[in-house]
Amino acid sequence: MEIAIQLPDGSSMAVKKGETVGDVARRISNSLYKKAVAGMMDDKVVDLSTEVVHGGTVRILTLEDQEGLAVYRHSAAHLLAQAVKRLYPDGKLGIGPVIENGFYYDVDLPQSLTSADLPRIEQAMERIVQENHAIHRKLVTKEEALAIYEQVGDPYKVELIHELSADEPITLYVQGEFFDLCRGPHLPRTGMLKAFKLLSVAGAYWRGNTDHPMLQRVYGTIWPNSSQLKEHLQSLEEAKKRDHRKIGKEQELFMFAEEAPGMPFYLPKGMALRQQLESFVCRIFQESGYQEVQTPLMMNRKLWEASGHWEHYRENMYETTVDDTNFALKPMSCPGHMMIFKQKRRSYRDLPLRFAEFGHVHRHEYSGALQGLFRVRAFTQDDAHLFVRPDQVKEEVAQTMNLIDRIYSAFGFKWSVELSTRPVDSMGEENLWVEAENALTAVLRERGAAYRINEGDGAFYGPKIDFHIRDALGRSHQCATIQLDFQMPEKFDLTYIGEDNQRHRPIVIHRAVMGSIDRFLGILVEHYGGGFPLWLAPVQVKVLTLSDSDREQGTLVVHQLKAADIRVELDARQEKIGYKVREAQLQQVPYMLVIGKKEREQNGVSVRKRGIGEMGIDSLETVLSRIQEEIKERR
RNA sequence: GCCGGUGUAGCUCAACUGGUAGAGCAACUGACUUGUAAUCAGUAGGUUGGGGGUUCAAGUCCUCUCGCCGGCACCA
Repeated sequence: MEIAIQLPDGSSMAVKKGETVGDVARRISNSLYKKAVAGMMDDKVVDLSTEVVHGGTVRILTLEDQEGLAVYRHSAAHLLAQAVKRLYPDGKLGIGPVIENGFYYDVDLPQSLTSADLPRIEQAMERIVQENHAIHRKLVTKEEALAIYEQVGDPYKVELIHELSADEPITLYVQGEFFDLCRGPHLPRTGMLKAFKLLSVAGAYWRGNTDHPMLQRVYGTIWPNSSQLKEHLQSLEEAKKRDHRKIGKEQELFMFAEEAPGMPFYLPKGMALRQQLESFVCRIFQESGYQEVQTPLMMNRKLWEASGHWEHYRENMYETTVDDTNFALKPMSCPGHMMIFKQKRRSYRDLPLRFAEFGHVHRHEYSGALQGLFRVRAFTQDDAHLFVRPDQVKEEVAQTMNLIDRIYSAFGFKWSVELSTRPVDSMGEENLWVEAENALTAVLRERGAAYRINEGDGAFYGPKIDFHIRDALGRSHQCATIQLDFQMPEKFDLTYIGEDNQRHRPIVIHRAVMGSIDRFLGILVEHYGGGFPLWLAPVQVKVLTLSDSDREQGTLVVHQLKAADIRVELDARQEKIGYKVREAQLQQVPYMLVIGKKEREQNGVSVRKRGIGEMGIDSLETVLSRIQEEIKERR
């Protein structure tokens, strides 16, 4: 009996009973068969050894397919587990999934691993690859699976099996002496695994739960060939070179100190950069109808009780007692803005009201969570609250999305959005939540924006849209957020007088564009690798003199540039020009202006531009206007 | 917070199984007066993150603690 299947190119093939997906590959072509790692029957990824039992589409997966690469990486996780088992026979296995660019395996060992142990594990992995074991799929019953793992003494697997439903097939994948509970699919042989490297070990709670024991997670990466592996390792190196903590130190942008863990100190250059950033967005906020305000850093505990922060956010708040009164440092600016709204009676004609604040907030993050400027305990939010009538929600959310887009595109960031819905620990009526979630969904739909949904990831007071930007290295960062809030107006009893002369409840929209300015700055450092565009550069121009006799002229040029609001430094040290150039180059200063005898005689400056090199002599006026043009256009 | 690693001069790093801290760069001084990614010479600089302990002797071993790094968990 023959079964007719469809191939991706539209043709059909007659398959005999008992033939496998691998056989299909072989019949298509020998070269495809050699590259095949798994197959796809209809929408399901399957082993090459899977028999074709019914019609439908069959596609052969190679390492060029995302699904094929995932199978390959999953098999690499098993390879890792087998190697660990060989070296540490008493080890217990947790889980070993595929992740972006690689895989990991969680193991429970009597001793702890360090990165020094990784080469040994890698060697054991190599050996297993060379042994080229066939990888078999073995179907077992739940009872059999339990019996096997109870006998081996692997409590984690036993726990997993218990949770599997009895009617779903349970499979083990066997390679040589090793087997693992796994849904699969996998490669046909261990010999097909190439170009891998173990990267790190770290602790990880069993199933992500802090009440569970902590296992050791070994991370690895694997690629179809060694050049792709090399490329990936190089991009990890590149990321390390661009680390904002490293560049921040080298360029003297900011620092941290033991006396204030997680709280950045801005050095003069970092502050210059930050001011540029702030004034850039501040201008746009003003143009967009925002009014800037400022609210106190520290307020009475009663206010935080009223806002709900005391109940929902207290463990992250810094508290203090002054004159027998409890105060807390603000972790957010919203309550202060609510008070400003209440400062006087508001009319429906006043809405929307948009209050913006670069609010310095403190949040007590876990010590282990701190990470340079990316995760800090004190930071400035570019926070704003829009007080709107119900009929204005959609328009305001849409406007805010435009605003965010305008700011992000100045840095060349592409963005995507996620909609986060009601979390477990939330405040307010169910119907208000539904209404709010529907409003946000409607805006996203009307805009035609593709978005992902994060179930239960909203703020405690309302659902939100989060924006993710992609930096120059392709990494994603969550920055902007738009959050609807029906609770805060209730808590603070906010009202406006409507057309009908009755009191109405406004809706609050919380929004941030950069989110944390500090973190955004860190992202920019890595995005640009420290080579900031001229308009942002802490030092825009460095004037370099050739000898002592040029000092006077150098000083004059610096004054003229300063008068034109250019951030300029003079290097008139008694050093060779090559030395000065090198230093400015390492600092990634956009423009160097060299002044020597020749330039003085011609009443000009020699221009050296970052990324281009020497550009010859020009008059200062010409150079300055070029620089000003470049700043204006934010190139 | 948890697991592991780590902390030596301003920076980057060295110091074999415990034997009493060193280099380059930076800084300072002097010479050189320089033509586009490092001129030469000299000087100074450290209770080895902090406390306690073991030892004849601790940067090195133990312990507590703080910071940092990698993850996990957390993340309004």
